[in-house]
Amino acid sequence: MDKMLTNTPVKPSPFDNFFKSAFTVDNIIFGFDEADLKVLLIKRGEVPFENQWALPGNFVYQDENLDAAAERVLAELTGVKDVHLEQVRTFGRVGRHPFGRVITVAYYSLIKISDYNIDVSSIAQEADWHSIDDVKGLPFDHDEIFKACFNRLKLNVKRQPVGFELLPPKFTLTELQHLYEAILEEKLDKRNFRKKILSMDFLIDLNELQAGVAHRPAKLYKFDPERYRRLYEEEGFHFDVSPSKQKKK
Amino acid sequence: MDKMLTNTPVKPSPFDNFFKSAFTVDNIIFGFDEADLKVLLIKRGEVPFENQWALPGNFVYQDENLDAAAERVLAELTGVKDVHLEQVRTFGRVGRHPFGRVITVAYYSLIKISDYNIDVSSIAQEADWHSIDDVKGLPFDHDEIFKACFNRLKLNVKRQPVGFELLPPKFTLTELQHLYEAILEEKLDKRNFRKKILSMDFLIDLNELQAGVAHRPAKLYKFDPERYRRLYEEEGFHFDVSPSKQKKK
DNA sequence: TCAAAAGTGTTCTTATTACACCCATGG
DNA sequence: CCATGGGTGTAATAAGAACACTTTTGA
Repeated sequence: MDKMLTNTPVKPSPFDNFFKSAFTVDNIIFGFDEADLKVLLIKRGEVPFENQWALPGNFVYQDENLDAAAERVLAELTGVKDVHLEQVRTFGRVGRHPFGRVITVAYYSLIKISDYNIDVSSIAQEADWHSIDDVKGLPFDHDEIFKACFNRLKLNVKRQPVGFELLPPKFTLTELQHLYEAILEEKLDKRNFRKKILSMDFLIDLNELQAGVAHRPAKLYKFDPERYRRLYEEEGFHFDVSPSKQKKK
Repeated sequence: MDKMLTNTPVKPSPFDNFFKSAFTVDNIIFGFDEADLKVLLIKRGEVPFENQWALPGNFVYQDENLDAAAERVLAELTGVKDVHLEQVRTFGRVGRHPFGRVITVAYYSLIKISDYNIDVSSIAQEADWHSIDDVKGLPFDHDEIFKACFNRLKLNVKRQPVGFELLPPKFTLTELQHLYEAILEEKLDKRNFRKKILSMDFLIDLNELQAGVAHRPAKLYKFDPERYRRLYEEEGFHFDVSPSKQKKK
């Protein structure tokens, strides 16, 4: 099954007609900066849609796996490397790309803004974080892709403790709560949130306090991935921090 | 955005290199026959892997949307029409197709076997239902695709009342339970299952009984999609028929 | 002393789980 | 009359939701 790694397929000619398409990857990188949820966009330096803000995406090489292409394209366009990208869905409407038939595989990730330096390539003119509320009017079908990925993020965040790596190594429970509120776009109850998070037992109380804040200093915690892994494997538990249903009448 | 619906792209030549790929759709059609869960496979009538059993899939035309291609391919290969296909994921490993770079978008559906006639085209030599336990050793990366889609089915079935259309219009609660057990591959508690399903309030008791069975006849029910829709819209409820966690120690 | 965010428990309600026996029918 | 699957209830436990006041700090 891995015989054909080159560009010289030995296919019967009736199939030639099909080998005229291209595919791209598009990355939806959500970033958190200790307050807001943002998305990484580039100002395109190439046709089509040159000079417009768009999702960082580009063509996949013939001999390149999709996941690898997503990483490469992201790094080339924005300088962001070593992120875990998850495939969301493929968008392939005829006519979505002005150069011909191009389908695009969408990937998303969620990272901590301060951990990464944006480093613009020659292909992109600019790359920068944009507030999620401002993401509209993107070229191609990028608005639709963005929406689909945001929904996926919301789903994932309820099923697993996504997001701890977005906070400083030592964080307060309120910071964690704000992160969840930013992603889920809803307010959470402070006491219930704390009860739930602490009962999950993968946060370690560092017995340290915040310093220099103009209010009562908060305790600092860290995430223990090892304990989390054990819990997850033992029980396949699920993680839901927001109320699952509205109050009736 | 919908300007380019033809095959004559006006693209700058540096991009030509990318337009040498193809894509296919592969369909994973789960079927239920009042007892077992099966998958629809075809015996391929074309290279590559001629004469082998495989998922019904084929190339997407240049001017065809992905969803439409999935429907067309399924109908052409198996005669199965008018099913609701859901996109699952795209598989694009280099070398997964011997003719060149071909990525495939996987779709799945779940249908009632007796509602559809299998009607084999010239492209496929045969098409038939196979027990899900026998699905292995498929060509390409079809084993992997099958697994991914089966997992998606299990997830979906816990989140929404998928599957009522797989039963006769009038069905018994035991039939419904067997369906869930087949999909989830686990036994469910009869009383708890009934309690849960009935409390959801979208089954209508028809006040009719089975006839001709050599045991106490069961009550017949029908699914009320209208009531289901209202519930879903009001509460965004979720539907989980199997225990969500194991008994501890 | 004030503003600002931290921290903390209880009660009510609902959902989940485990579990065993009698019933109606056809053969 | 027996084999087969249909049908039923309860109790114990766990999880979810709603809700308000005191504490600590820096300015």
